[in-house]
Amino acid sequence: MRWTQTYIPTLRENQAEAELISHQLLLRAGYIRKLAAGVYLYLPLMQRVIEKFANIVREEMNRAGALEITMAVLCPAELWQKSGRYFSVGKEQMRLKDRHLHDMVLCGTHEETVTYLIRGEVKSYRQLPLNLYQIQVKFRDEIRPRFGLMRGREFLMKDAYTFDATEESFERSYQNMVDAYYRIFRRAGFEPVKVEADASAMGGKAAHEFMLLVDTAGGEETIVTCDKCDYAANVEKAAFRDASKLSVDRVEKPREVVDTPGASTIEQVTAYLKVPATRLVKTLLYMADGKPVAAMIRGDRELNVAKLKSAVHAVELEMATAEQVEKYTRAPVGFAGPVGLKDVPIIVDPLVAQLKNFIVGANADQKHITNVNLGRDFEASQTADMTFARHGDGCPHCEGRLITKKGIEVGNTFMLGTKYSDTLDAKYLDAEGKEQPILMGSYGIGITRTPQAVLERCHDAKGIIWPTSLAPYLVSLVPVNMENPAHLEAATKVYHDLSEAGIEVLFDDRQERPGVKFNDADLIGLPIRLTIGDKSLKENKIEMKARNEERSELVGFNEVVEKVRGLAKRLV
RNA sequence: CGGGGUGUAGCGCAGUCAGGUAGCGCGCCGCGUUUGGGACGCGGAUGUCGGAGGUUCAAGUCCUCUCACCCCGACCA
Repeated sequence: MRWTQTYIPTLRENQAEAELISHQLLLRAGYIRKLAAGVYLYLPLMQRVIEKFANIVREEMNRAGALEITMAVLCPAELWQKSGRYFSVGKEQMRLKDRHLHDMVLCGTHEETVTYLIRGEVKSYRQLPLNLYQIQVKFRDEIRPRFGLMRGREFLMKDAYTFDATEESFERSYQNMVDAYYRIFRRAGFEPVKVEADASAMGGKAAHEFMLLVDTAGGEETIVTCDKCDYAANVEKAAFRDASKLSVDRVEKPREVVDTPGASTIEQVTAYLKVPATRLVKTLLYMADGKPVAAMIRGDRELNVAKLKSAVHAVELEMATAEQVEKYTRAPVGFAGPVGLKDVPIIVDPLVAQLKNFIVGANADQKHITNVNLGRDFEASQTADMTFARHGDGCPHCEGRLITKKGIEVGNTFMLGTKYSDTLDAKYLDAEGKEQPILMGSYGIGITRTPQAVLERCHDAKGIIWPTSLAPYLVSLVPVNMENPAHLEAATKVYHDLSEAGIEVLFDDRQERPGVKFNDADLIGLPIRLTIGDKSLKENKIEMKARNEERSELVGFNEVVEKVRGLAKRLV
């Protein structure tokens, strides 16, 4: 492609709106433009990157036995009402009415549609397993779109759905997709980290996420990994072993109400009573689907709302307002406690259950109670892990320690089980002629997010450095001076030779000074640059340089195709 | 949704406090010189100052309302 025949509007300065390096680069290098918050336009270079990545995904999905289809973006609201998600997904869903005033949905995922598709058609165990996928635009009205393609309201996604008759078959289908995901992300130039994830949002029994690890602001997800074994989980899901060596009292002491004037936070109470935070227990009030619950966690720990939500099986969970706290505890915020708390189920964290003689709020203004004990002073309705794992906590599976890291979620896999086949009535007949719900899995990959995520790592001060598999073209061909007939003639010949050989070349045929061309070439980040100027022409050669290497090499006109191929292979 | 901020030429910004001819840099167009890391000279084009209403002789500037966008927090590929 000739530069003058395509559209690559590079900018000399960063656009003010972009915070993240990868987002800045895509804007400045002329890959994307913004239309509205979280809505982007893909320019010719981006279009090619998307096609490159989508084709990798397509090849690996096909290899895994998945069948490509295309489902509609529009969906009658009725289907989502049936599955129940019309109400649980809420405002994140883009909704509209058609001309007949029928409620419609712009899909952000396709479990409902795909279940509709196979329901009634797949009736026998003989038709299973089945694996369907599509690569298509998705709509999610995110609370806060940000970081360019990382969190858009309209984006491209590969979504796959598996259907199985037996648990064993389901496990195989799931593992098959996991294997495909590793192949896909490795081909895209990075080693993904697979972590356990919270499955409750999708209503399944298990889930994993694939992360690209970064140490920049783009790492929206926190994950923990074990320094000894292969345990890895999203921090929302991560289990842990409390490794702090606390001395626990042997004898229960009589409880005592104490005045704690002006002390409502953990810091204030520990300072006032001169005790460590591990002796304090926070009682936090939440509203789970409109009903109050009290979560009791040790003073040094943070509540993990995702864990609490799944412990109480809530669809909606939010922190109680100050008014609600006062209504249930009859005390201002900061003094809630379990003793005498009525009509509110109490969930106790296992780390609290181990304690003796701990300190809690007294449900009275400016007062706490010391030497409180579970069983003697109050009853728990449930015990559940509700806190975040922290850096340095023990691994739940071995003697190792947990390490926290930042990552970008580029893919996920969900074991849905029968949630959608139950609600949307997708059943098959087994060998005995008995009707059974189909076991389903769903599997996503962010097609527009992943290339940007890769850029969080693949860049330097001058611009993008694409892995060859995602680069929009392999070669930047730069004649130093378009008005020098020798340069032009040599460049044109190389352009034709490479093109004939099937190598993708971007020929910078602009009437620009060399500095501009070199800077733009570095900015857009093609893996290989061929420069044609007096320096090399006087030896009748071409200068070949990898974008991510300093040194360059002179190659002859007859060997340029072979040399470019060789370098590309080395770069991978 | 809560908190903070910004809307002035394609991009980056000044001008707003203190009302009085709408500016700067880059980019863009023309001519000439230049050509191995974002050239130089001369000439030129480009604005509903986010929108609506109001105050005023006069509004980019003051007031009211409104829209959009960005950043930080509230469970997301």
